[in-house]
Amino acid sequence: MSSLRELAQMLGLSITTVSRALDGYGDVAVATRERVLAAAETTGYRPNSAARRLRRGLTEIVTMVLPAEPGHFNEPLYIELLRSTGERLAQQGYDLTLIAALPGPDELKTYRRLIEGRRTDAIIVVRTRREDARLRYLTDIGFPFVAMGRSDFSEPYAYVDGDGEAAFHDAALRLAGLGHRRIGHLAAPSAFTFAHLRRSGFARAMRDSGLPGEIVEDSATEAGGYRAAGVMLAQAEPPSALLCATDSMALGAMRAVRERGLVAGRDIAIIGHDNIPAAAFSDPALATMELPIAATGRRLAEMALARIGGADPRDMTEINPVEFLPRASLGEARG
Amino acid sequence: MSSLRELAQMLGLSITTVSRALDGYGDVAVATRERVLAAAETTGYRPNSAARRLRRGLTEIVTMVLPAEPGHFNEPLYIELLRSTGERLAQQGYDLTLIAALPGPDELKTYRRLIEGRRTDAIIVVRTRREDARLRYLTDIGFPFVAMGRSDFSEPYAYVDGDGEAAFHDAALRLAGLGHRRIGHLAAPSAFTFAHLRRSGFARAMRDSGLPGEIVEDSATEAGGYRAAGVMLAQAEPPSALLCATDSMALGAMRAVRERGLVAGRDIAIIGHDNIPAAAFSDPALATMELPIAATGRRLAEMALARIGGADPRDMTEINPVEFLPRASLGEARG
DNA sequence: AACCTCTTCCAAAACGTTTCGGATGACATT
DNA sequence: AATGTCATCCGAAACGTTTTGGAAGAGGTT
Repeated sequence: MSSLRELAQMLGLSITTVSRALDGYGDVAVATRERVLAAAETTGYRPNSAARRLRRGLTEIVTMVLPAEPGHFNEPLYIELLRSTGERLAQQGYDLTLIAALPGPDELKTYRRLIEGRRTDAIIVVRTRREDARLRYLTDIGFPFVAMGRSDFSEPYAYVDGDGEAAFHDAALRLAGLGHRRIGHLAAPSAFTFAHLRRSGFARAMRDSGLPGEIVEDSATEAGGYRAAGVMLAQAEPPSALLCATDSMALGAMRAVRERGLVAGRDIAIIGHDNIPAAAFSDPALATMELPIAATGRRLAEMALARIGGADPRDMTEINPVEFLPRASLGEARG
Repeated sequence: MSSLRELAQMLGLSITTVSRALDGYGDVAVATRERVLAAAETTGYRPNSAARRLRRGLTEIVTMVLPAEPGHFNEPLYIELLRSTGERLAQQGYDLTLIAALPGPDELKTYRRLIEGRRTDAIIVVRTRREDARLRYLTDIGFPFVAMGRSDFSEPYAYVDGDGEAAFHDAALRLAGLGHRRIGHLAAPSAFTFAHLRRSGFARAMRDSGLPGEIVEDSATEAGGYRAAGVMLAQAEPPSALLCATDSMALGAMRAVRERGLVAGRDIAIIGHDNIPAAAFSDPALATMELPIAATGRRLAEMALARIGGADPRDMTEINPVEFLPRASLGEARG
């Protein structure tokens, strides 16, 4: 039933033996182990997690801390990430808890409460920033953590990231190859590493191809993309291609383009990043890039478990390639 | 420091007194309480959650079980729901854990593991279905739960829902009022209660206004909306208005409309539901409906806590009004 | 002085698990 | 017959908290 004691009593064995039988120690006779396992099965015995956590000093919980900014939060990406991470953790008997923490002066308080209250064994940090006090803090106190995304942080830490630099470099060169001579980049706030990397890749491609390359930065939302594209298109010689940091920005940019009577994919090329569901159904369909989000979630889970086990974060860095998805908004090669 | 024992030793008090001082019992002298609180503050004492959970028999965890179907999962709604629910629970010292469970024969296994392992104090069930074995199971074993969305379930249970029936009734009447005589409804799978209610509201409006009203059902995704709209528009006399169960479907429908050379908002009116971020930036902007998702999350949290406290679910039912957001895709009144 | 009331404190048990350090026999070895 | 080895098993401690059921003393009342 509910406790090891009851199970032991029922079997005429000691608590110790039952416990060790269930945990598969070599310490117990095969016949006994089977008897115990059978009894556990029929009575539906489940170890009390609070008790085992107390005794083992582990919570069997990994926590993902999500940035709570309303605008930046509602990206479909995260839900898929949560799903894949949670599933992988569950395979190991771990639970995934979720907390929201607003970036700002009180951000670390949330982490402290979590850690000092021993409410979690490891933390998954998402939406990393170039200067990220969270990585500093977690490293200093030696608490196991894994980051989704990189940071300008000198000490070794575990992370999984997409190769946004290469992806945006390649995408920009692709646009140049199609004949575009004025290419604009709608950048996300460069405090975020992902935004910085994508911008760097774009800038490198512009240097490589000897094109000017303009950049306008705004928030990584539809509204931000709309504003940034507005600025971009108000110029005397507006760009003929817009490389956008995210699909959300690209969808916003599309509206700005339409309002000026231009047709995306014909008058102006547009590329996004993330492959959100709406991207395939915009008008025209949005060319975009996709990173393997489910695999990323699984790797984050595995790394978190490894860090809990004491593994060295030095060996736990992974940068995944990003897949380019050409769609109508990319347009054709131009004369 | 880390334990009550150390704190007590340091203060020359018993563990009991320190514990009771921290919990605010009237049992301890004011001076002592303040001394204890001060010491707890400076040493940064945090109670060990596993120990308190074991002793109190509560996990201080609420679990949200998300449907893991890839297509249905990535709705931005859920992330906002998670955020608001989690924040409200955190105010009460509760954590929110998340697990994914595929609907199907093994779905209840996930619930059983959760409950029998005492890994959670309450469950939040989302995306309810008309016939929902989960509600039956949870009610039968008397486990505290709260549903987001209703179900055809005879016994009392706690839920928060939007009034999709009224919303779709009103939206359909609004279309009729604009002069539309052939109105189509792109329905989501009617096994889901939300889909059934929206469809019922639509059907009632058709009866009220004496219009035929056609319905095509498909999955609640962009692809589903695209297919359903294709069927709808292939008819001899296609509808002049499409009321879609979700924004995702509506965005898919828009593509089908475009491909037939029609212009949404001029040749055909389109309405969605959810107000996903992309809806305001589609071409034309998508008229939609919005339910107060953050408030819903908070209420779910509060109800879950109340259920844990033993409150009767009978009094815990809440149906919120849905706000209509007219946008360009609604079009003008027609001669 | 005896009794009662109140305030303030505390010892010890309990929650259910894991694990340390043996105990008990059976059997083989010397 | 003493010793050693091996396979099984178990008692008891420990994890850190909450809570029960008082104890000790101060002060008031009769």
